[in-house]
Amino acid sequence: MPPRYWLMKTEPHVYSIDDLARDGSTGWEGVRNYQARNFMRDQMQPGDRVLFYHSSCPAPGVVGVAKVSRSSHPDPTQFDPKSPCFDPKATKDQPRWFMAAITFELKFQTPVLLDQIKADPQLTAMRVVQRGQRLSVQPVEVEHFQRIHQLGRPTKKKTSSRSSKKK
DNA sequence: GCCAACGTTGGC
DNA sequence: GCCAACGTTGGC
Repeated sequence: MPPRYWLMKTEPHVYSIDDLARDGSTGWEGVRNYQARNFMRDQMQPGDRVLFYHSSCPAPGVVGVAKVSRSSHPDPTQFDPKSPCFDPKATKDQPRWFMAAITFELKFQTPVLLDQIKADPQLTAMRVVQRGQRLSVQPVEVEHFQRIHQLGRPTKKKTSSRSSKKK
């Protein structure tokens, strides 16, 4: 099965791309929306690529790329009465919520901001810029993934050792 | 902090 | 199964 592409939202004050870079990998726990859960549970596979998106912050946008490193398994926070994500209707036999895990791949040199995505003719069809949509885990078309990647990591100018790099 | 757009809940 | 009330998301 070819890799799929996703966008996953997070509030950077809760968990940012720098947190992921530090941790290496993390479980994507706490998703409590059925549509988002279904995407993770039914379609996400190890090796899929993820656009890591910062929301509810001064400059919302895609800040890096991650890779799915573990396919879906029950989210343990649903069983924990002390967790804000506790779900009294979930049981170990019949878990209701599932999570995948992701691994850090890269942080963009320049974040691809929401405004930039909205303004880019190649990206106007992306789900994340459709009005009213708020899914925290959503599929992304490969062309859109590649375009975002291109915008976030502009090809470095070849600089020879004789160039004007200053200390 | 506001509020539009959704999603969920629960009475009927 | 309808739908009003309520809760959440997330840009602004």
